[in-house]
Order: sequence, then C-alpha cells, then structure tokens
Amino acid sequence: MPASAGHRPSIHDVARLSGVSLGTVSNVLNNPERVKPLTLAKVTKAIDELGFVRNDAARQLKAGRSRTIGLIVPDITNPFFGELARGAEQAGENAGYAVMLGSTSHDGDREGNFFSLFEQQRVSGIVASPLEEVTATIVSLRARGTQTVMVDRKADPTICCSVSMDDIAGGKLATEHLISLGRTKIAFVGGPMEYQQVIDRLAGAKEVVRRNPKATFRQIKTTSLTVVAGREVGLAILKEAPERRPDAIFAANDLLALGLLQAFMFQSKIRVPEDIAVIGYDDIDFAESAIVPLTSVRQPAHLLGATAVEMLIDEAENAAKHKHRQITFQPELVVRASTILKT
Amino acid sequence: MPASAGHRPSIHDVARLSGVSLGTVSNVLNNPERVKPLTLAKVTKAIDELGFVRNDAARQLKAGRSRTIGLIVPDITNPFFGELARGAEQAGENAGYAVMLGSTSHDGDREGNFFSLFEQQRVSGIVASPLEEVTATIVSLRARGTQTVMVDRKADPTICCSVSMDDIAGGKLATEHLISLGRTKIAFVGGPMEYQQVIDRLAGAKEVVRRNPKATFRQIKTTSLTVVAGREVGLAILKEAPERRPDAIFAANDLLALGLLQAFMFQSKIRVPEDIAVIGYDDIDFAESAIVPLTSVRQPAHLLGATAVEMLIDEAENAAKHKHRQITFQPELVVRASTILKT
DNA sequence: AACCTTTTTTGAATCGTTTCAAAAACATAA
DNA sequence: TTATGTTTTTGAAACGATTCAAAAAAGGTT
Repeated sequence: MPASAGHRPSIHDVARLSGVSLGTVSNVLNNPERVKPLTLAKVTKAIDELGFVRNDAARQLKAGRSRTIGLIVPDITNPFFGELARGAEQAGENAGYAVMLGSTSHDGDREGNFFSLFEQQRVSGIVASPLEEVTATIVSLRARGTQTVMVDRKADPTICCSVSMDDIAGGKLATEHLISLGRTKIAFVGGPMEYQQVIDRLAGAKEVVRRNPKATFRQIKTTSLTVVAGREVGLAILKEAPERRPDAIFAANDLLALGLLQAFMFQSKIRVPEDIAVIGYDDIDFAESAIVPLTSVRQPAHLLGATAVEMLIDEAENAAKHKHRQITFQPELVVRASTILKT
Repeated sequence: MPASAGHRPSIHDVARLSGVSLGTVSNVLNNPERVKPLTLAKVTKAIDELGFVRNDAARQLKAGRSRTIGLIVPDITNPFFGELARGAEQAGENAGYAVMLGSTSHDGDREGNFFSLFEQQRVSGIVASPLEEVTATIVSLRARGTQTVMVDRKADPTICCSVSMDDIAGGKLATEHLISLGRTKIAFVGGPMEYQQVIDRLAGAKEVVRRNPKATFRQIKTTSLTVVAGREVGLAILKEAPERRPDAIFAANDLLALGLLQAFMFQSKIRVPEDIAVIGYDDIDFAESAIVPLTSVRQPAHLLGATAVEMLIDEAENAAKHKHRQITFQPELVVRASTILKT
C-alpha cells in the first residue's frame, strides 16, 4: 500500500516497520552482501510495502557528488548533435552514469545557465560543445572542482581534455574535392563567424584556394547554421546573374547545404551539380536521402560524444593519474550526387 | 581566490568570512530584499571571494522537490522528438524550470531506468512519450507523489494529463489523399506493432480502404521506425515483380519514408510518384528537402512538448485545483512532390 | 529618555541519506 | 564452559541548505 501523498516514506520509516536500525536499511540498499538473508528479506518487504524510493538529494548531499554527467550542446534538433548525444549517453550508461542533456538553442545566456545549473547539481562533470570561447568559464569551474571536457572543439591541454575534429583538414578536403572537379568559382557559405568550427573550415578552404591560382573565392556569411539560413542564401544566389554565380559551394554544415538545395530546386532554375556543385559538412543521415544526395565531410558524431564522456569519467575516477589529452579525429570525404554527375 | 579542490565552500564559510549568521547568507541568496544593502554587499563579496556555489542537493533535500522536469523520449536523433524536446525546454524555461532529457533509444529497460532516476531525483514531474503501455508505472509513480504527463500518447484522464495527436485521423488523412489520387494498391509500412501511434495510423488507413471497394490493402511490418528499416523494405519491394508492387505507400513516419525513397532512387528503378506515391508522417524539416520532396502528415512537435510541460507545471503548482485534461491535436496534410506530379 | 514600531539578524532544528567505530550476536575450538 | 574470531547490527554524527520564532538593532514620537 503506497504512502499517502502527504509524506514520502524515508529510510526511517522502513527501519521502523522492519524493526531494524537505520544503518541496516542503508546496508540493504548499498551493501546487501553484508546483511543476513533473513534481515534482507524483512527489509525488502518493508520497502515494497511502503513504496520507498531513495532520495537522491540526500544521498548526493552526503556523497558530495552524483553519478550524473551534464552535456551541453548548441542545438539538439541538429542530427549531428543528436547522434553525439546518443554516443555520450551510451558511454555514460556503460560506466553507470546518467547523462543530462542541455540544449542551448545557440543562446549564450542559456548556455551559461546550464553550466551553472550543472555545477549546482554537483554533477560528476560537464561535457560541452560551447558556442564561442569559454576558457574563462572552464577555468573557474575547474578551480571550484567541476571537471569539464570540450567536445567538437579544441581545448588547451593544460586546461582540460578535448575531443575535436580537424576542421581545417575538413575544409581542405571539401575544397580540394571541388577543385579536382574542375570548379573554379568557389563559394563558402557559413556563419556566424564566432564559431570556431566555421572559422577553421573556412581557413582550410581558403588555403586550398590560395594554392590554386585559377580558383576564385567568395564568402557568404549566414547568421545561423540552419536549413532556413541555407535556403535564404540559395534564393539570393538564384537572383544573381548566372555568370556571377559560383560553380561550387562549400556549405559549413549539411543543414545549410540542404537549404541551398531546396532553393536551387525551386522551379528547377539551377541544376545540381551541373550548374553548381554543393558539398556539405557532418554527413548527417539525411544527407544521403536529400533531394540530390549530398556530398559531405563525414564526422563520427557518435564517437565524439562517447569519447568525450569516457575521458570525463577517467578524470572523475582517476583524478590523481589523469592527464589531459587533446584528441583530434580526421574527417572523411563522402562523395555523392551533389558534386558528381551520374555516369 | 577559489577554494582548493579539496573543500568546496559552503554557506558556513561564507557566513564566517563575512561575519554574519547562516540565516543572513541564506536570505542574501533567497530574499535579498530583506537584507540591509551594506550587509548584502559584504556577503556578496565573500561569495565571490570564496567562489561559493549553492549545493542543489542540500537545497532540494530541505525543499522536498526540485525545479526540474524530466522528459523521456524514445529517440532523440529523430527530429520529431528533437523538436518536441525543444518545445518542452522552452516552456520549462518560461516558468523557471530546467528540463532534463532522457533518450531511451527505444529500449524498455532504459525507459524504466529514466523513470526511476527521475523519481529518485525528486523532479517536479515527468513528461514521457513511452514506448508501450505504462499505465501501471504511471499509477504507482503518482501514488508515491511524482506527477506525470503523457506526450504523443493518449492517457486515461482519470489517471493523468496527456497531449497527443489524433493518429487515426492522420492515418485517414494520408490514405484518403492516396486514394483521391486514383491509387488503389495501398501499402502501409511501419512497426513495431506495439507502438500505439503505429496501431492508430494503421487503423485509420484500414478504415478508409474498407470504405473504398476498389482499393486493396497490404501491410508491411518493420522492426523500427528508422531510415535503415525503410531502406530495407524499399529494397525488398524493388525485388518484387512490378505488377505485384503497390502503387502507393503510406509510411508510419518520415524516416521510414526517406529510407523507401533512397531505395527506390537506387538505380532509378522505381519512379516516385509515377510508379509509387509515397507519403510519410511527422513532417520533419528534412521531408521538404528530401530526394523527392515528401508529402507528409504534419504534427506540431514543438507545441506538443510545450503543452505537455505547461500542463505538468500547472499540476505541480496548483495541485488542489488541477484537473487532468486529455488534449488531442489534429494533424494536417502537407502535399509535396512524392505524391503529386509537377504540373 | 522612555516607549513603541518596524526592519534586520540570529541560530537551532530540520530534511534523508551514508559512514564507521563500537557493540552484539553467532560460530568454532579448546 | 570459556576464549577467540567472524559476521551482523547499531546509532550518533555528518553533509549543506532553509526555516522561523525570537532577539537585536534601527527609526520615530512624545
């Protein structure tokens, strides 16, 4: 019979009902092997009868920390981060940690709120893919005792661990591919320019263009990395005179690229890849089933999330021996119809 | 100067450093208007110097509950649930609650773990889109004092609030559309058949077919609602003799539909919509930019999430006056190229 | 200066666990 | 039966915030 709504049964109630002491109930919960089978049965029965559920707040208060990890991502509706979150959750689960997800919707205030919420909750640590520079936040968090790992963003290894992608290499990969197809009027679409990922992908692209005298380069800034932003850029390009248009576009992520494709397909004014080749970034699942299957630069989102959580747990559990590491994965080109004509 | 890693400053340390009592520090934190400005300044200074951060576990322990809401969804990488989660978060934020997200990856055990994790954390309430029937879980959770709201699934209003979609109507909408196009060999692709959403969409489809003597119906079961599962079904259909194939497919969600499209486009063996018309369900953002822009049944995911959280907060804050409600939204047909030939 | 009101501050008690030294119960051997 | 070792059980003392009745301080009036 469950307790009335007024009062939730505590370990005291369980102790009283089963006629043992507090410590024994606690042992039933945490070290059952130390308890005589008969006692264990009595206590278990009382727990069931009362509908007792451990109060995690009290437990944490005593323990000083919880087996919970905070994950902060900029936008959970972006499948790249969805996959990353799933990787993080799986790695957490394997080690007996729960992952709490905070999605900031690209809002700096919200990001700050999550950092402080997680700190107040005394999570075991925070894995974050922050919007912009957050070294100061990280340093003070760590000084106060909350471990942090950066994901999808490089961090100074004297400060904390990080798992990131080599975005400069990815930018080169994409641009080299476009140039190898004979394209010369290259455009980079992306933004805002505060995001390190965008900066690096652009830098990689620029370097490749610089080494190819025939190629021209143009940068189109966006205010976000969304399908809508991509569509707007696409519609703007549609309005340009055909000779002004680029013949190849490197979009800073797949969502932008999908938006571009949508605009170009609109009334079939621009053919992809004949008129303009389009390459995206991330290789989300939807790239393959896009209106024109999208060439993209693949990032192992699941692996990023899982690795970050593993590093965090390593630090939490072996604080003494732990050494910060800066892991960088290499991206991989996935060629599809948006850059190559069917043979 | 932040405290050394060994000891996190508590409200006691702040009291000592600023030369006031415990109660005053607590007032600075919770009722600053009651504190003399001079005192407030002293205490605030001490807080900064020590790097004091409130311990939420202790606060909750005293308060009995936290301003946190647990959200349980089957798969965060599905953009439908991504959007739903975002709606939930926004509604929570507006009322000063944080939303903790748990994604179960369609795993019943994991779902159970999240329910009990959230209960142990004494969240203000749980919003869940459970995989299967969970009335028993809900009833006992509520009996022990944890409020619950079902989202994207109808619940008995004598038990708890729910916000769901009329999936039978959605199934009818989709099927009527296909039949109105003159298609007669209708196939329903979806599964597992334990999901109420799938059952209802199928029921709606069957009813419409029954009313149209010319139409034939066929059901193809899948083990999950993913792009991969859709692709497999698509490849199987590719292998069938053309006269055996359906001329219209209603997929239980957009991911399945996108998988079907991928398979059909493979070597261009089946044209969409000429040979087979395809309609999905959810109208995720990617439906519009699919290889063939996908006709779909739109669900207001954001609204579902936000409404569920609002109902939960209403129950948490006005327990006395609260009445359970069963809100059902009507889906909406969005026609695109996968069912209608361009004119 | 005495008295009354209002504003601030105080600090012990409390929330529900876990911990751990000490006590009790039990088992075994002499 | 006693001595000795082992297994179980006990319960007071934390953990760190909030609460609230009571005390103290400040302000106003005669």
